[in-house]
Amino acid sequence: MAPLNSGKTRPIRLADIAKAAGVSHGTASNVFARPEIVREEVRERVKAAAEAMGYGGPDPKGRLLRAGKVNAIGVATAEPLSYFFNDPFARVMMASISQACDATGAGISLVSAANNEQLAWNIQSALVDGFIVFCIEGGSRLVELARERKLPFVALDLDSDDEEAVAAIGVDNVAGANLAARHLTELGHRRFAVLALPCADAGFGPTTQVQVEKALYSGTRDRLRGYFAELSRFDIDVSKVLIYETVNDEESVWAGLDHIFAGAETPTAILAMSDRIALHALDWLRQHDIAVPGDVSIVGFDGVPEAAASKPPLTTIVQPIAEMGRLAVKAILENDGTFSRQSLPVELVVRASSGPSPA
Amino acid sequence: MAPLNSGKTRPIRLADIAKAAGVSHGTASNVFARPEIVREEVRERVKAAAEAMGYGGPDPKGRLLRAGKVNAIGVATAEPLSYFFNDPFARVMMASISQACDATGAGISLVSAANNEQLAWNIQSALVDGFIVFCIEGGSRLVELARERKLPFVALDLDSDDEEAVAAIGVDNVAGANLAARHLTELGHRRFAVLALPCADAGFGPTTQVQVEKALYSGTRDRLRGYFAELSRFDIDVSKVLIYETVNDEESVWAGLDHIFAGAETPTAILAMSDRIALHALDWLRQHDIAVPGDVSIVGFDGVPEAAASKPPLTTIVQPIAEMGRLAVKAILENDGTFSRQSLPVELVVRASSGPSPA
DNA sequence: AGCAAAATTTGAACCGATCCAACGAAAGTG
DNA sequence: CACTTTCGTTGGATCGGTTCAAATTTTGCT
Repeated sequence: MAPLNSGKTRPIRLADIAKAAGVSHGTASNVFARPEIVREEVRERVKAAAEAMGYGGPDPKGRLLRAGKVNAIGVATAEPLSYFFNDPFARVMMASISQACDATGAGISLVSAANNEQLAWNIQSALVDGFIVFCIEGGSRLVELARERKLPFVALDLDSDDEEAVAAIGVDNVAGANLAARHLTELGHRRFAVLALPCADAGFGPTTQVQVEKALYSGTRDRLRGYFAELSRFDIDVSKVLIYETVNDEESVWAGLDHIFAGAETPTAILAMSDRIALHALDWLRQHDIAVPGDVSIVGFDGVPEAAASKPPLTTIVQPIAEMGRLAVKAILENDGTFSRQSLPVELVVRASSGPSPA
Repeated sequence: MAPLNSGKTRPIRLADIAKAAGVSHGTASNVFARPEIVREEVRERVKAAAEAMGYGGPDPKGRLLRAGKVNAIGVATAEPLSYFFNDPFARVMMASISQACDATGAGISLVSAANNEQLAWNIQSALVDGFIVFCIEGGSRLVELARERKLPFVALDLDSDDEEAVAAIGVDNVAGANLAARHLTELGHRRFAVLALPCADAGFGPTTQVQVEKALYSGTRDRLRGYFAELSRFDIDVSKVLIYETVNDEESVWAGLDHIFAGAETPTAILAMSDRIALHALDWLRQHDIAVPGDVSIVGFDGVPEAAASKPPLTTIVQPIAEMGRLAVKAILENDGTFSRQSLPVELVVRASSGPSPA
């Protein structure tokens, strides 16, 4: 047998083996789809012919057209495909999505693309029954494309401004951010810095409240609003709070901390918009011999498993990630047109990365 | 607009809008596929009709049949789907596979199923251009099914006994195991225990060399052969080496160590058949105040990123996981029928989990 | 205007199956 | 033996597009 099986020509269709076996294509089809209704003698003859001709069974491509359902759901993101396997948040979410899919026998198609043109094509040509869209970044474009397919789809992550009634599952980012800020203020902290998620496609660097308000990504905007609303309630002058926009990776977080701790009046509390940011920050702080929570407290956002295992364990706002995944799959599969948007509660989990303000 | 878009009827076909726009379906098709060859006036008319009727663009299900290529590769495993996102080895492999797919614009379909029947159907009906099969467990059945599809496919993981010429990419497990065992013997160790990967579907528990020789999974068998061949060269009585079969999870590894350290003559060196096993073992040893490498040395297998970050960092046999993924994708996409099996080199990376024998 | 070349559009064929109404043959019934 | 069932098989219609040779319309040029 040839390696990787005979490479090129494979024009063996069901019709071919039907002819070879001397039966109609209808019967040949039945041999594979409902073997019990065809007489044994015929069945064996057809199977033998199939075997002899190297027929690999009915081609799903053909079946699909008639069946209508692909029996797979697409998960789309504007990040590269490897995002699904590398990002902690995505991984937890995907694990939960895949469990829900497994339970119903549905498959998963990963859809993504680096550039926009590719993305459009990939979404337009994805063989799926519906989409779950990771809106973490580049949300609007992605949602737009998914919507155009007129297939059931759910956006993961709520956009508080978006009243276009796209189906979505998310958490109340503002409330979560409130919790984080309140926790730190109640511990006596008064000097804050924010390590923000991306606001635009522009890269990383210091930014301002005004800039963030224009952010493309609602999560970033809402979390900042939540932080600031709460800080203001405690009479903290938010205009003095440094905001550094990261791209959720080590390099940009470290650059952010370099920037933040270069100033004269350094913060005692850091609000990180993601656990990933917070964890990178923990590394930086350790390397710079800044004690956590002795000198600086830090609160993350997301509640990924790594946050519980860090040194020190991270205080964070935990999202019900698994629940979100489950609901998203349910929404796609049981799409009865009634589903719209659902906001899940977040929770403050206090661990060892936050403590009383040193002063 | 209805939530989740109008739920049920969607009988709008390209032909419908062609009729509505008063053009032939050939032209209508061109409007979407090659807009530049149709006159602007007509193009706009058709687009307008499509918009008005809520047409979501040409259905890929239809296109697929004619195009022949799905432009996606399937990754199959006998584990649940969540394996792809939870297992460290799988994650690194998948990250590399997805990078290779991204580069060529191919999508990824995750194929799996808990039970065998489901699995067969899922593989038979997967819409993919080829399969990459994770043979970690249940290999033969999976390979069989994939082969039956007569699509290009590559098995990840070499089976040294398997002469059926299935295309495969793997590492020399025997050589890797040799390296691990030699490293420890050269450090003076003489009392060994082996924490094995699964041999059968039977669960976990103590086992014997004879049992492992019959193992369903070639990796397990080959690694044990490698360990024992090398230990024998150093005149170590392998019949005294305890072998405990795990299922690669915390529970079974801990049970294994309970068992191993319950005996009178405890080992000074542990050969773990995977990093995952080794990492769980590290946890157990720490909890039992057994110093690594002071009291016991341990060597893993795989070379996952977590192994470099553990406490202490793990000495292990690193596989070129990323390279394997890249090659697998290449083999599927550029399937010219020439590819067969490829064995990649492994490497011993010495970190802090192995040291001189205490005695 | 007259005619060839270029640009568009058409419609039939095809991709690979499944489904189903109709039909023929074998079995059961009075 | 005529007549109804039951069982298995047949072949045409269909799923939703793409493709391409041929037909038709436009354009270019004298």
